[in-house]
Amino acid sequence: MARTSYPFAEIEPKWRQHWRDSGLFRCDTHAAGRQPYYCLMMYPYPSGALHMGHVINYSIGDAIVRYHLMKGENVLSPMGWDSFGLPAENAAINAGVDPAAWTKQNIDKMREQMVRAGWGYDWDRELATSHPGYYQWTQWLFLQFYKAGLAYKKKAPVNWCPSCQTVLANEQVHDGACERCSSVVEPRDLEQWFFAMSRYAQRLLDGHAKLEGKWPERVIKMQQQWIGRSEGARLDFGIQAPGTALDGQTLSVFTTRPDTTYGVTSMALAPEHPHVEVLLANHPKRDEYLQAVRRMRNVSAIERTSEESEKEGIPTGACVVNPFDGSTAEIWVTNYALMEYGTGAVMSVPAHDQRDFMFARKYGIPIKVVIQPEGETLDADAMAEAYIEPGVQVNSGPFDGMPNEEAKKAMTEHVKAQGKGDFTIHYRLRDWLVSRQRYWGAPIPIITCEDCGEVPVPEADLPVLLPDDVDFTHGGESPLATCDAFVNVPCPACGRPARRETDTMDTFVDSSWYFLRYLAPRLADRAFDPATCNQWLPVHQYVGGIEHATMHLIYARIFTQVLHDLGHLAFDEPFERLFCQGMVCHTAYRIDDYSLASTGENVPEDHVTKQADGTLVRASDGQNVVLDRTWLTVEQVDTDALVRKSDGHPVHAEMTKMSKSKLNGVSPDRLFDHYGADTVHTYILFVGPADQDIEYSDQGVVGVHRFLNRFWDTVSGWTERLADVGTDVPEGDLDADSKALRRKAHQTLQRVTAAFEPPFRFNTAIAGLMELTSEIRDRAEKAGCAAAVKETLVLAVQCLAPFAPHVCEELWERLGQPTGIFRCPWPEANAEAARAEEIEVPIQVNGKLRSRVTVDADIDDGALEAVALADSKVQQQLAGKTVRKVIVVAKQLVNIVVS
RNA sequence: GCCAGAGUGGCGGAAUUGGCAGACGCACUGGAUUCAAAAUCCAGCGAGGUUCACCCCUUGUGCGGGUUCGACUCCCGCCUCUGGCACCA
Repeated sequence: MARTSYPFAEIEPKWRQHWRDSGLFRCDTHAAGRQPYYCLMMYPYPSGALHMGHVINYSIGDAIVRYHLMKGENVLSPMGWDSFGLPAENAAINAGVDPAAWTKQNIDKMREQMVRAGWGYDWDRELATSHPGYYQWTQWLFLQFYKAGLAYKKKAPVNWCPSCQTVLANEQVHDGACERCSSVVEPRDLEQWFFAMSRYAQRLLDGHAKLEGKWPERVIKMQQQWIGRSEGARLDFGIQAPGTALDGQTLSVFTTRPDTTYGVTSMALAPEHPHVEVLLANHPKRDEYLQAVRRMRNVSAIERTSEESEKEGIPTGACVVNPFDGSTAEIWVTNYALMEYGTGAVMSVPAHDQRDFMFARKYGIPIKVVIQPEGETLDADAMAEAYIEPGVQVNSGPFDGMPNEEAKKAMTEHVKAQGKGDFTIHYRLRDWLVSRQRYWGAPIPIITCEDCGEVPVPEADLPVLLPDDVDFTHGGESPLATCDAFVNVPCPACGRPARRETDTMDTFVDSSWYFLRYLAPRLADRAFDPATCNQWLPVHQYVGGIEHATMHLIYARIFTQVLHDLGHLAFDEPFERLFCQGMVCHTAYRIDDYSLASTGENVPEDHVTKQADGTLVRASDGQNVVLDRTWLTVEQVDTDALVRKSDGHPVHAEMTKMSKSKLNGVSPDRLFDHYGADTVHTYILFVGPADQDIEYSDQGVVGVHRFLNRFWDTVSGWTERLADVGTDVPEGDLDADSKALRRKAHQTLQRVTAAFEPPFRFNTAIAGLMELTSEIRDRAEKAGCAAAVKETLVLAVQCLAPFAPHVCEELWERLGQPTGIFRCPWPEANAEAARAEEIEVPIQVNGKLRSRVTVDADIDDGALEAVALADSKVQQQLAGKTVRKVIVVAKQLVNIVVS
């Protein structure tokens, strides 16, 4: 660290105070004349401590905000808190503190950190989603969805921990076990609320057209994949199940390969499929099979996230009838068919689908070839794998000889004409499960009455307040269910005793509309003001982490589209431009301890092997081994020897995203204390392109700090001497140094201005400012024109201001400039001053650099060629050779081809 | 497995998208300043060679091919890493 720093500890608080007092970031959304610019940064979860990820996110946003202020726009830069969620509840359970108090304390702590970091926000607009004044409107929005038929209730499985007697979030389940007590998690069906978001699948895909070029391409790609549109056909198979209610009924399947239908030799049902129990009802092995099905359901729910598991099936004895040729195929219950995709039934074509092929080989199901590569004959018995390439139809009745791509269409038309199927499109996107069996969230505003059924809470009765006297430590399906005063209410319709919904909403609901609330955060009678929203939205620039590419950014888009369709908003995409900063990675240290599952005996790491199914065993005897992983802080580790300091235990190092659980987070506090906010902002933007992941290191931070010191010294060295000098450079000839200074200053201005257009290459803009500073130190003393020096200094300070606002504001004042740097207009580059007079052009002979010539910047190609050929070093190279061709790239390069 | 993105000095990264590879910064080395150190300033810094003083030459952007007067950049085939998705019918 530099010992003699510029006095950041004095000037930073001074200017923060000044900005606050003068309302620099206070936005009057109704102010006329200035162009609105809404810059939104993803609001944080109030964990109580800033980390480097926040620092990147908010430093990018801050630079953009300040730049647009300087462009004279009416800038809205709000900040708030995503303050509902699990950690508050965990703190309550573990430490016995009130979630509301815990949250408020964290918010206060983080707000103070953010203010000290120097980021500019309109704090008058601060909001917190856990505040009743906010969640009242989250509830109101739920009711709008409900009234529009977009919110509905159905049974869905949750992760149930039998030992904690509570519902777990997915993130609380590790390898199928409860993170707290390690008992095996069971699926349990509960009635839960859903938003019918799959109806918006196509709208979401179509909306991408508007975002093209303005959102990162990878985010659009990820969303497309998430929505997962696939085109295919619905086929209706008849059911042959004598003695059951299903006999003679139809079973619909979705397939992308209708061309293979003649090759169907079995049918796979998801274990959750409602037909399963009916079909097995009369089976001789009924009990045994149903038990196996139940096991599948359990296993599949748990293993859904795990690697490949073995494909298993149970034959039901019942059959389906092929809609084309009337042939029959047995119905199996399989662990690989998913109830939530398609219809929960998959037609199995082993000859042309690899998964079906493996399943058929395992259970001896026939394989029937219906597509062949042209000029070849496939033998079903000899096949080693499924044939999935295009080909020609065989064994397909009237469709024989047709190319299979054509047959897809023709065969679907055939079943359509017979009323046994149709063209369909399926989406992977599922409806959004919004119920959470949690306390710390917005209560779902529905009351259930025995007589009236589901009754929405009247809007006048909102908010449904969270009770503050809930004991949620003893588990149960929903903490609110234990609070009688909350649950028991009169029915709003008939007045008789009824029960409140006790689930709360997913916190993604809160964040799906917060950008609307910022426009009028204290509005008491409405969620948002449509007129102001229509004027200010879509958000001009949204800045946030790539990790929200699918969930949050899809939910916010759906909310906007729904509110548009319901007539509340004129626009249907919330974020015009999106910028995603990369993730911040850092070395994490861990210790892996292995022990025998049976006895707990310790097993050395190199005696453990991983089996194909992912389970760990001791290599010598195949006994199951469990892994106990402990994360360590850097302080606990000897990072050179990679051992734990306390006992020499070997340690693994890995580079991963900073996170609380891996203890590899770096707090920015120390950096702010040592170097000041300006250094931290500038450094984090200087290390690399902002959209790339970075491996965090503060190795280079001293370099940026040195630069700001040098900048400070350089500019302050001139302030007195130039006190009475203006920036108007007189017409006519300037001396070389003055000219060179101006040139560099205007070139840098062009470079910095360009950096504020996507994709925001701030790192090179800052490098340019470093170059400009060196130029000033080299030439300013020698320059003959004081106005040129002053102009250069003024431009340099303005260009650096979005990155290092406090220093620049101070230097701006010392240079005698008016009113505050962020209220003065962003300068316009003078193209004439930026123009180079002479340029250096490289000369190649046969593509190899042989010489360089310095020529007039306006030189034409012919003259440049002549100069190049006349050059003495070139002449040496040309001796005894014939010039075949001369390539001149205007003002850039000459290449002489010889032989 | 599929889909993205990336691979450039000891390190983070530049290169107007086909035209001087290594801007800017870190680290390192030498020098100035100092009683000495820190800080600061100046200079050097991909590798190899040479008559190491000036020049100059060869080579070099993950690997192997190709297109081109010219390739970090475009095409074909591989390798590695990061991220996303994954019994998706």
